[in-house]
Amino acid sequence: MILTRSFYTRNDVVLIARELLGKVLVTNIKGMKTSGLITETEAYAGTVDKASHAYNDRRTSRTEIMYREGGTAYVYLCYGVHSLFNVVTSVEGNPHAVLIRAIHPLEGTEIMEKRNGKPLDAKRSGIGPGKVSKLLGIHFSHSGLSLLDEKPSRQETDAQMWIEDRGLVVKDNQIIIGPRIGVDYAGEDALLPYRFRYFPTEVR
DNA sequence: CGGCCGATCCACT
DNA sequence: GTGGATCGGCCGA
Repeated sequence: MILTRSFYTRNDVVLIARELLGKVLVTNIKGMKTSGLITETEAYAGTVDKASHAYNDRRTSRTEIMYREGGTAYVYLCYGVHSLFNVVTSVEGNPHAVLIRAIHPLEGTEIMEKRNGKPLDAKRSGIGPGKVSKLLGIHFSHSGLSLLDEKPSRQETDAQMWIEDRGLVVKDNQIIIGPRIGVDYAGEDALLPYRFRYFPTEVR
């Protein structure tokens, strides 16, 4: 089933990051459908989190997307090269987000292979937030799209994305928890255990 | 308007 | 292990 509003609007972004492990991120870009199993996430806890773009309630045209209601895609350009995909959580006005750092390719592998420019490696492909967007065809212009299946806008006729629960259960003892990557500038918040990953055993 | 820098990746040594 | 690519966002003047 497709995750609905109530999954995203909860106020515990760290819990949601953990629960997104084992869910399936699906994109349909200009009719090309691809998907991947979510295997790594990071939580960004809004205005009090020094690693977040919305730290100290910084509102700009870019971060404004994070203030939307949970269930919105927040995609931004990093290092001028990579589009990084995040899921906005919590209620409107509270800028929480979960960065999807890795997927395991599922459907549409031929399409993903073409986007990748080389054959997919079952062990490595899709690891790294830039890779996630590359394989799934996500671009920073997709920022602001809804992950809920309602009110398709004009832009959404070109690009749709959502997250599915296919019943896969990821147990706590399969999960590695640690500090987030690349946020050294965040002082003590760089040490928060907001990164979650696991290595899928059964994949189909 | 100029300048700095980033929630990264890859090629190369 | 390291440095270059590459460009939008953000800030200060």
